[in-house]
Amino acid sequence: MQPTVDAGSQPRSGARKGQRTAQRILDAAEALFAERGYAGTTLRDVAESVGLRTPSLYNHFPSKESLYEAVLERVIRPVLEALSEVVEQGGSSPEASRRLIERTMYLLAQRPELARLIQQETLAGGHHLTEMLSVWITPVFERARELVEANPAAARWEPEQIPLLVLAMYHVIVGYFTIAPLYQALSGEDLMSAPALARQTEFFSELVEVLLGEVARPADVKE
Amino acid sequence: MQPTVDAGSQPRSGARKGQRTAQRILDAAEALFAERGYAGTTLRDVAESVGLRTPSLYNHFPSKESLYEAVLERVIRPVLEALSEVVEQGGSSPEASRRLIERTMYLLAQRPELARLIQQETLAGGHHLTEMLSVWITPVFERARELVEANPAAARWEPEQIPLLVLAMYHVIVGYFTIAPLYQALSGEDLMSAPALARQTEFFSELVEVLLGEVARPADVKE
Amino acid sequence: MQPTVDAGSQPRSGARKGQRTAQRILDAAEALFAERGYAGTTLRDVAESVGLRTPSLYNHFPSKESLYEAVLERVIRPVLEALSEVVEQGGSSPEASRRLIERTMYLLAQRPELARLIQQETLAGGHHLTEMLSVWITPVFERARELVEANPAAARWEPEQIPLLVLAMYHVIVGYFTIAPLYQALSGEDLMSAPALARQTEFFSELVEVLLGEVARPADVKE
Amino acid sequence: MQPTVDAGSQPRSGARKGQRTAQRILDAAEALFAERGYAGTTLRDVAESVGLRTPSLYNHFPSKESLYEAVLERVIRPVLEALSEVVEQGGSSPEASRRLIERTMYLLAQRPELARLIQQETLAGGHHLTEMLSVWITPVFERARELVEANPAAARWEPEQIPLLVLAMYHVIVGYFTIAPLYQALSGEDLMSAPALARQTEFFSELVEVLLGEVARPADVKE
DNA sequence: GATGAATGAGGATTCATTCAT
DNA sequence: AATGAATGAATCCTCATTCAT
Repeated sequence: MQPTVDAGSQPRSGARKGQRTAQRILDAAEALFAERGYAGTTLRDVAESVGLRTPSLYNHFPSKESLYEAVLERVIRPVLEALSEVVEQGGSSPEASRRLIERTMYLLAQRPELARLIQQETLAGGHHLTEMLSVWITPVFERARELVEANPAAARWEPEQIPLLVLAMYHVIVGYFTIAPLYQALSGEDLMSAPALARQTEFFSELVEVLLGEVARPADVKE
Repeated sequence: MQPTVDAGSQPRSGARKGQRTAQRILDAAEALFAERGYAGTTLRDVAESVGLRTPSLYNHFPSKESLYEAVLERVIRPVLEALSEVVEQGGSSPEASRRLIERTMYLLAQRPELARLIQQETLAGGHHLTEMLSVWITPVFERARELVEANPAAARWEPEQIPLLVLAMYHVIVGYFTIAPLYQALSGEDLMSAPALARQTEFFSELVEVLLGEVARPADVKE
Repeated sequence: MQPTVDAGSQPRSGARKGQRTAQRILDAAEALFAERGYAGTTLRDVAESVGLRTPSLYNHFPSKESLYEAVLERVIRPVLEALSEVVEQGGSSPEASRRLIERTMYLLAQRPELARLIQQETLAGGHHLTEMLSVWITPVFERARELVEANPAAARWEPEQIPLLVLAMYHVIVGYFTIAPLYQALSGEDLMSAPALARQTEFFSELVEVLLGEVARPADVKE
Repeated sequence: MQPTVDAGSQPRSGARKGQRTAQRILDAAEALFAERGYAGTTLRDVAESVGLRTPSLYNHFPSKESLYEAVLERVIRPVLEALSEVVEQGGSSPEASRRLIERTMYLLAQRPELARLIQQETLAGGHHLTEMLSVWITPVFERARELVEANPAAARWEPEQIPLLVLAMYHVIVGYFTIAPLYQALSGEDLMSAPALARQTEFFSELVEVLLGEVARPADVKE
């Protein structure tokens, strides 16, 4: 009853209209859940945003909860996959770090809801989705720790500080995307604009450089 | 579950019972709003958590919204006041930085809901309370920027990177408290325990030291 | 804004403040009940309009219902008494009719709420107060019928039309006061102004004259 | 209990059930609003009276207020249309007057709630619906005035008495229907019975005759 | 697949009323 | 006599969900 998200790259021309509708529902739900959280989002909002009546949603998702999970799944999976790809490719070389950072920023910029959805879940203590989160987040966190520990310059930090360092970098990245709308409302500047994103990417690279050691110069890497 | 802020030791007999009840309502609401957000919190939950029937809440707050605002106000004001105090006292000396960091960590540790409430608002884009947020947050952000800029070691950063740096440090701090419950659920470790807080305080100080230059050694400052 | 009723002739200087408060409550309640009906009026409205808190009303009236009855009683009784006085005095002479009409108009003009309150009750089918209404209204109706029947010119009407005639005159009078606010809202003219009232009095006299026969000229009667 | 207006005899199979339900809701609401007024009527009452649960009402009307307006609209419009039809047809001949009176009585007898609903609104001063009322009532009033003025026998009245005369006749008509339930409660006689209505029609015709001049004998007109 | 209709559960809020102070 | 606090009952309304069409 749950249509697969079909992360398939090439849009199968045979894809039924139903699949499309499910996608549009997911799109709308993603935006709304990210902005208002689970409780703050009503299925009516989602339906309206898609141009449907509420009951129609049930032709695609059996419940609000399952829709939410589908949104989370769809938004998290490709990012994690892309990241693990990059992670596995490169070692701990500066270029690899640089590439990882750029890739991460790019992915998050592509799906700005991701950061917000994760934050919503984080705030809810993962009550809703501890399982999914533990499945996804824990390994990522572990991988990140390994990367950091493998870095010679990390010697500056005590072993028990490593998790804090990872957490810190995680929050710097996620926080940037999370705060973007508020930041714009208050200062007028759009953190999601291309130049702003480039600036943050550069900034974060330098941050990592300072904290962990050398990171490659931008020129060394090609996206 | 909620340490009362005012913490007035001996309950002034003059203090009317109503005032007490209002405080208890605020305490309960603070915890619930922080955990579940505005939409996810029902007045029935709040009332039950205080041991009242729902309509009784209306003897103290005229609406859910006003209760929410009162919670935000109560939780944010003392922290900001305490911070601005510290900020005004010290210059940009390492000791001052160290004191500011410790004070901040202490205050947030005292009111762990604060970080979560702010995050909730941040995610909502401040729709609800842009006004209050702009009143509180913008000045803090500005002050922080000034502090950073005044620091000679900040020369490492380009001027347009300063706001990003401030944002980053803000997220490192707030994120730590925000993620604590989830972190505990996933890893078992309690980030809010005294040792963990001390470790994070020390870590953050070193972080700032690395990013901005020297910060005083712990020994130099007495809380 | 609320004219004190105090139909009592000499204001007893010893009247306790409590009595006064009760009067003020009745004043406020009268206006509100007349405008909004029983269900549409809340005790909070009444209390606010008096400058009290709701529970204070219970020091003067044991319930909303009893307050309503007290309002009705207070507003109806003096009018009926005054009328029956006039009725008993005069026979069915033109002067007596004229006097009765003028007296009625004067009394209703004094207490514009009366007509509206009675209409509210009429609409409610007297469910609330059939008893009080039957106690008051039926005799009045009967008396009016007798008056009409006693009038020689009433011969124009069939016996079974007499009640309809009485009803009609009743509605012409009550309706005038009832519609005054709406009439003003729509046309701008104030039916409760002195000239308008004089005009209606004259008009109604002529109406009765046409329907029943002669009525004295205004000059013949002294108020 | 409420005669359906459209009175379409055979339920068109094409008519959707929803339309029917909406009609039944309007029927029930009409009766209740007329008897208890807006504030005195609860949606639960309406729903129960239709055999639904309260939330179902919202599938047909978005709010209590809109339901009320729909009731008013539905009950007022056809009457006014029918009346204006008659008015436009005939001039000011006695037969025309007679026809107008009979038609009016017939229409109001068909929808006894109309008079009561209008009275409810009148008492409320039109606060709720001044707009709708001004749209409907003012033209009717104007038309009535024209009719009266066009009548040669109206010469008996001063020009400034004409509005009062119109008001008076309006109140005689509306008042009759308004007081019917109370009248029955007090005297046992049902003013809404066919004979009673015929009697009132005849009476009112004579009244108009006396006040304005000749009106045709019943025999002259065929309904 | 889409939707109008229906509904149990609940959610914020109001109201009349009580009671202790 | 006045009122702050509390509350059972209700009120309007929303929401997620079901079902027949």
